[in-house]
Amino acid sequence: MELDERKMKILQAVVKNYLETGEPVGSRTISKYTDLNLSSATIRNEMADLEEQGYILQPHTSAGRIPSDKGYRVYVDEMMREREATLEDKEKEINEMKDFLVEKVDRVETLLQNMARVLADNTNYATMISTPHLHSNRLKFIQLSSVEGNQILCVMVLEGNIIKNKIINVNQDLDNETILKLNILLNSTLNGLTLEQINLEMISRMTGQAREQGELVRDILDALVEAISSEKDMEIYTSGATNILKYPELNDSERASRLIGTLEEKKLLTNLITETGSEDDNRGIQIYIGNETPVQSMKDCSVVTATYELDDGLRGTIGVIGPKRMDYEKVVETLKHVKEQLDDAYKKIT
Amino acid sequence: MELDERKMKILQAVVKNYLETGEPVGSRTISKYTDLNLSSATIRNEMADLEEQGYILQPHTSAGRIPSDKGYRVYVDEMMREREATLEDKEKEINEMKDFLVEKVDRVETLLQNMARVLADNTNYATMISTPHLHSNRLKFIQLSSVEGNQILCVMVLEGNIIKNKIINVNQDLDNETILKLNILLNSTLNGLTLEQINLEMISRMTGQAREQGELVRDILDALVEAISSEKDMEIYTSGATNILKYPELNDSERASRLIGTLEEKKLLTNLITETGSEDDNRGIQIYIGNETPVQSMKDCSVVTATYELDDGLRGTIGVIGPKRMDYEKVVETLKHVKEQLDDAYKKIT
DNA sequence: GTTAGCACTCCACCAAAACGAGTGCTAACA
DNA sequence: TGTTAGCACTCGTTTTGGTGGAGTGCTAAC
Repeated sequence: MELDERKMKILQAVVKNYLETGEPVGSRTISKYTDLNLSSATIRNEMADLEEQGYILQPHTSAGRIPSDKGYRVYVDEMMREREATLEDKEKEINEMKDFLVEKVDRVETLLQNMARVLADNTNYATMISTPHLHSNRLKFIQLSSVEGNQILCVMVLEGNIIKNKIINVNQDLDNETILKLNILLNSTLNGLTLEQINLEMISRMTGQAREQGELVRDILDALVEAISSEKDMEIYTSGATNILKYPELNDSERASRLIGTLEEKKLLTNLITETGSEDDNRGIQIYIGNETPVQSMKDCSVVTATYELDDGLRGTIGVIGPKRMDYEKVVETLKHVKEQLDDAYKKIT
Repeated sequence: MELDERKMKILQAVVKNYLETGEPVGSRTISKYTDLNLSSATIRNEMADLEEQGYILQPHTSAGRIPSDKGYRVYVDEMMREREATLEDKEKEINEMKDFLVEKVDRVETLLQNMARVLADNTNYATMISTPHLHSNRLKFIQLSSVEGNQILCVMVLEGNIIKNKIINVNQDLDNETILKLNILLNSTLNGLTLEQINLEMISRMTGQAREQGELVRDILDALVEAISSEKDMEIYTSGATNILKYPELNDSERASRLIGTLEEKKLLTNLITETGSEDDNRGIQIYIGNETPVQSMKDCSVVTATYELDDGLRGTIGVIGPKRMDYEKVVETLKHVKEQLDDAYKKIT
């Protein structure tokens, strides 16, 4: 079941060649392409073995071979650690982007949106990027203000200057003094807590403390919890969805439509995000090939995700979605850079 | 140059038939389709005239005719006032949506996003919807708070409970008293003004009033003006971009890619929005056919836009983007309903 | 174990042919 | 004078058949 060195070399050649050309690759091509000095006939025998073992497959008899999901997997896991050499080019390339990125940007959301676009332009694949997950993020500041009548505005500022608002309807008129008291209560109790610490027991404790305004406080906290609840705690930006159409193997309207649809819809992408970060071996970068992806409509694609981490512990997810024959090396390299640059850019805007 | 009644009937038949089938329509089809009781030969003669006058055209010799932009225009302007009959169906259809629309929605943004989706599902075209234009919207409430160190948070609430935030970096520490004073100054001066009234002279007047804090006030107002400046004063939501791929005449990857691209990019759509509302004849509904649209990538499409108006004078734009052979009647009908429903739904959530 | 040779398969490409929808024109008709 | 039947013609679409080539698997020889 294991692959000897020669088979590895051949498999690698198949994958590399296929990544470059997008055409099934034949034995003759390989026999020239490699430094193995083997005839095409020998290669053929080896390729027959590789096919039997499930690493490559034939679209039809008398065509060359293309990598199977399993073949890509081996390639990604064991064969692609070398490109680091040409890294300077990329560094330059991306540094140019940097300026554009930070220019005129004053909030994280915009930064992330721009980054998604840059990444899409750079890779020619579709990209997504989530705002940081907030549940482990601390509350920095909370304030109620009476807007008019029985509406009060609740503003929360979280670490990283992420701002959430909510208008709350209450059924009693509140004078300024009451609001002031409430503000002090809320700030003194909640500041510095992470959002996941603000839970039910917390609420009932505070409800007790507030006595007369108990019910009001409950209303407010309920609204607050809802505003920052996990469902809404992050947004997802996508870019370059139409890059999908550049790859013939994804370009039938059925497939493409579903794919672009999920990118537009965004909800389904959360699967990708929650899953990322579990296996943190390769510097937080994870590769899903074909059926490995948790998103149904991407079964014919590969997805590379990375966890970015901003200065103050904010974490989010970046993803690149492309055809299975995507340039994994480049994407991984680029994502590593993006991770750093997000942090840099973020420091500049805060 | 004008069209007699018979020519009108024939043109109408061509358009209708083409809308239904998407295939070029021939003389024989028309001779059966209409109540004119004319032979196909006669129809042919008339169609030759219509073609000469530019109302219809032939994709190639020996194919049937399809409407030209000019033909669609006549159809839209003069021939399609009747479908109102089947209106009850639509009413039902959309009422079902209503519940879904308002469910769990607590802010305008979400309402609009949902509406875009419902509209897209309903029509099978791509849709866009802008948040209300704010420049004629009044400021209800403004508040500064010190968040930490030299960062202050500025929160603005506008009519319709639209909330804008901005974190402003100042180069001096501010004590609570100063902030309180500033708040009073800002509120007393700016409340009730529309955003377009807050302009440069306003700023310099206030800068003068604030004396010691003059520079600070300038900083704040600059930031404020920037935050609500026309560029950023509205967002655009799109939905159903992939519906484009359902129509063969738009489905070559070149065209489709540019179209979906502009929907994703959104910036270019502002053209459509600013233009809408100028000609307010047909209850604020405007139809752009082919080359009439102000957006380059939609030259092969038709676009129908409508101005919606919420209870308290907030106005925004809804748009439907589809092939030139879109079902104009249905779209116009639906948009009219949507306008009403947006207002209804909006009342419920405020 | 490797290689050359060969028969075989199957897709991609091309040209020719058949088809059919629809036209324009002409001549006859009311 | 307007309408209609008839017919030759056009042109895109589909079908058919043929050819070339890329690549394979297998066998026999090295």
